[in-house]
Amino acid sequence: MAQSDRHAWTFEELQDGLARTGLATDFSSVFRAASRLLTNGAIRKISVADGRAHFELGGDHHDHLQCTQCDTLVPVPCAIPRAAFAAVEARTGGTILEHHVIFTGVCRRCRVTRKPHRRRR
Amino acid sequence: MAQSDRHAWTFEELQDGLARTGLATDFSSVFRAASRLLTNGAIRKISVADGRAHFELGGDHHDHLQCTQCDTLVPVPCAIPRAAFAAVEARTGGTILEHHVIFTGVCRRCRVTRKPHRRRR
DNA sequence: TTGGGTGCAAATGTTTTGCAGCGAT
DNA sequence: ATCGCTGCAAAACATTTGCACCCAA
Repeated sequence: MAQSDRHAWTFEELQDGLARTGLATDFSSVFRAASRLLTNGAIRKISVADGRAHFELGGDHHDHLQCTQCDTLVPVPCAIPRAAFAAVEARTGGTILEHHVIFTGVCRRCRVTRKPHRRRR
Repeated sequence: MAQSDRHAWTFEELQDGLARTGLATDFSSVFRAASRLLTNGAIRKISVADGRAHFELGGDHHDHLQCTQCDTLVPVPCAIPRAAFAAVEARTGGTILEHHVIFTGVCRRCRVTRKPHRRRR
């Protein structure tokens, strides 16, 4: 559970991660690199209401469980059935392009250990 | 579609709204009032990845469609079936306490008019 | 007079941008 | 020379907090 422990990163975490790899980079460089990756779709921004941006690698869609104990974002398979999209569009008259679900709760690790293993802010 | 047009507000929008009502209030007062309401559950914070906090009145749970044209948050009925929660918990070993879905797309109004009617940032 | 809410200003925290420099094509 | 990326510093935002006041109980 070394580096692959993490599934999503904030700018700061990206920078820290690079630093630990021996790659000291300025925050702005991380920011700009991420912006580029974001533009070309290599990474995605995740909606979390904690005041900072979170990113994950692109690829297949999935949702997230945000642990209230350790703030980790655990990937979970998409929980919305196909039919629901059409239903929502029909109800609202709008068009859905993307979606994302955030489950808030306690991750397996914290539920088992009863102890937070990471904290910020 | 006057004031009830809006379903969710940022701090700034709350302040502006009050101001238009003739109630000029300092930003910090809005912030503190909202914090109190947030604590006692009268209002809820919505997860949107646009860098600011969005709030809505408490009450029954529902999800949101965020319009890419006008940034409006349109309320939509919850799209996740009951069974899905248990499935996610079983898969992850975690516990789900809450959840929220953000659909990104075009709201009815923008789809029809083909014109954004509000913008920020 | 005490407690709760207010405005004003300043501190924090996070994201963005300006600018000069450096290395590769 | 030019283009793209870098570090450093400062700007731009958004959120929070400190503090002195003021009003109502």
